[in-house]
Amino acid sequence: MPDQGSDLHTSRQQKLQRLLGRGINPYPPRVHRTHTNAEARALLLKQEQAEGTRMKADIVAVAGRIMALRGMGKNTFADIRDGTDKLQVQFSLDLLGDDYAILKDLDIGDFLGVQGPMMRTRRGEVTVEVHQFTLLSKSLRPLPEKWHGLRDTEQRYRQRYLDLIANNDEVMPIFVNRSRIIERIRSFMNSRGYLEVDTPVLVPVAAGALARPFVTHHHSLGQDLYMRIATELYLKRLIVGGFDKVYEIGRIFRNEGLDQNHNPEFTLLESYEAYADYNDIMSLVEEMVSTLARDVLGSVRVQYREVTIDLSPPWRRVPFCEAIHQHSGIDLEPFLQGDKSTAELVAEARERGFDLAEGPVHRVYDKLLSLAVEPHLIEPTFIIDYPMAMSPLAKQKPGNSALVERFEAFAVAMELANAYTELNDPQEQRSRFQAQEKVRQQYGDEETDRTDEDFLLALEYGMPPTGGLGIGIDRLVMLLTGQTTIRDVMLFPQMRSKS
RNA sequence: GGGCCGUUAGCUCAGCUUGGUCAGAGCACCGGACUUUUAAUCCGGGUGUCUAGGGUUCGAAUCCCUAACGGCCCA
Repeated sequence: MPDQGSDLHTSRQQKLQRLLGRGINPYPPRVHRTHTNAEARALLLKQEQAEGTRMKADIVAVAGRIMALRGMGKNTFADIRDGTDKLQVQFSLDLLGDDYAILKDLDIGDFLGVQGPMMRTRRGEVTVEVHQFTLLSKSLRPLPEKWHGLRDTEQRYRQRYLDLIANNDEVMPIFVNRSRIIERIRSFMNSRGYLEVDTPVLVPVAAGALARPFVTHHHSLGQDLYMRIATELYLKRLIVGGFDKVYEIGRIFRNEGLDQNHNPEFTLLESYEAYADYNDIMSLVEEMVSTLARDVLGSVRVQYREVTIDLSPPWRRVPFCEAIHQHSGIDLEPFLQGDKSTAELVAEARERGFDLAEGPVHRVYDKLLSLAVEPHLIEPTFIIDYPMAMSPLAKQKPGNSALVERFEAFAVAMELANAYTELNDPQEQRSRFQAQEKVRQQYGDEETDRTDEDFLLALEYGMPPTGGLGIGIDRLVMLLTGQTTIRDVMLFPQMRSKS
């Protein structure tokens, strides 16, 4: 860090030296601790209740980071915080004698262990009357300001630990909830008979999604490998292998830009269920998301920005073409049938005020959806029956070969989930991959799918009819915690290196 | 990739419009007082490469250009 020679830093170094001079180990290996701060507070309350009066309760040994120091001459108060609570402790010259002088070499930010009875001050504050104290770790840098916290977004993300310390009340609960949400997803899936599995992160072919991969190199094998852009094709191999229900919650890597909804690595839940179709998966998603909301937030009604939405099933279902027509006025039928060209679609969309770029047809459809429809999808909604061109891994809809059995779930104008009745016809799958390869050659587009021969081989052995699902966990956490940028639900969002 | 905005003390921020007591405040920190405070209080102290590099000017935190990083909007 740049502030070498800062006085704040050297003054703490001097304190450290003085402590060492007193024979104090500023970084001792062990802590004597009988209670967390929350337990110590509860202990006093319980004993007071039993006695029916204020009293001095049992002796406790607690530990935590000093968050405030209020020196009053021969009497000093400090607030110490551990992961459970903040607790006031009181040092007095009478009780501590010579050790009281050590206090002047302690700072806000140091970790301290204290021992003494629980009691209340005159003002009623629950407090440890310190009989003994031990420095547990000396802090050499000043903490951010106590009242305003750490506001600088860049520093909050680059030094998340400071964000957690300084903005504890706002930031810590988001990540506690994130953890709870993921825990509940696991128990939800497990209770429905799904098996959690792990598939490779480093893969020879980055397939299974329309995305550009990160490339790396394995020296020993002497070959390039890719970071996975989806877990889809490996999980389907497991369905081929005979697992009926599998899921993976894993990190996915896509080499694309960063914004409020995108980070190059993110967490994706994918699940595959044999003998199910996309209707079954819609029920699964409705039930999962509403259950999560109820269990984690205590309500299926969720506040996001200025709106409150209701996540309880059933969610509205709108066919893709209908949604496009309703919100843009464009009739997709002639384009799906090949009577009109992609260029004509771009032109028509532009006439209606949607600024589409020329490109492969799947991109044009996708862009039209996100410009015309997505902003209107506030209440939870399934958009169903997508154009086949957008969905190389999904099975065609009976009776309309231009569409596939696919849905995406949206809420608060954000895409949450993507699911299909999976394509299990190996020959059809091969020709879909070939179509993707053609698009890539034609447009030089990195964001098309790639042919995975090994996956095609697996399909040739036979995959049962299967319903598959992908849910972006980060966005789900955003929805359920009210955060409007993905960076606020990831502990360490991607940042450009400082040169 | 394009547009707009931001970057000043450890932290939170003024100051920039109109160049010249403009190096400022609060918290933190340092010295002193204080035995029930809790954003403790009181007295004293500013601890700084104004993001970086150029330019204009007698003079730049301030105006101009370039770059870095961040944010928002667009693609």
